[in-house]
Amino acid sequence: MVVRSETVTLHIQLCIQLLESEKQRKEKESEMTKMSSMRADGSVPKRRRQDVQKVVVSLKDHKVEQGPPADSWSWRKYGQKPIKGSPHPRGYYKCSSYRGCPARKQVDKCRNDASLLIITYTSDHNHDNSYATNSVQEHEHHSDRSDAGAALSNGMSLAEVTVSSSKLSEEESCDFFDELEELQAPASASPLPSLSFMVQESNFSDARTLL
DNA sequence: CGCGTTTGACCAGCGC
DNA sequence: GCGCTGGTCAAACGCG
Repeated sequence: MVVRSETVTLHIQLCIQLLESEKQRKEKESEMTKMSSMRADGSVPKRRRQDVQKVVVSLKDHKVEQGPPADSWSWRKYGQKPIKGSPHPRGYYKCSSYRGCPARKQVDKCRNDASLLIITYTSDHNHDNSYATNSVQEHEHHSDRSDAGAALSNGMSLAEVTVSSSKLSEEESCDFFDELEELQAPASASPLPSLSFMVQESNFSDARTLL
């Protein structure tokens, strides 16, 4: 399966726009619910796990020994945990490009396929790319609308883009790529390493699939 | 000295 | 209510 890169970029921009409009809608909704969920002492309870906005990027054929793939931000590792059911520990990273930036990412390896990296971005950067220290940003102009977009513009080759609905677990997304691999087996003959790219909004209320 | 990683402890959400 | 699990904190340490 061969996908022209400009076509994919277009689709990704569309995906990002969809995610953003959905996010704005969700923010309005959450503002309403926040009012009712306020604690007696005035403090705001921690966000429920299911409500956290997530963008999942899966990297196929990434060389593990290179470490986590670089994107246009600089990240500082703040934790690592073994995850039940997975032979590989999950790494936790914070954005260190800008102090106080809430952006985080989690890096796991697919339990079935160690060459498949699953990167989960949570929260948005509250600063632009000019704060990033990574050298990549010197010759790349990012739209910086999302981490997924940043990762994409980082010279990665693309095979597939999917915007999925609601709660697809990482395990399931891994299975998704297993299926995808079967479907696009001839593409593996391509000289470029194939990158499977998935954008997932964790709490979409309606199912929506592109491409 | 500043920045990054490692690692054990702690906390809170979630399922039973 | 309790235990399990995931996510975060912070101290210790290494490196340039």
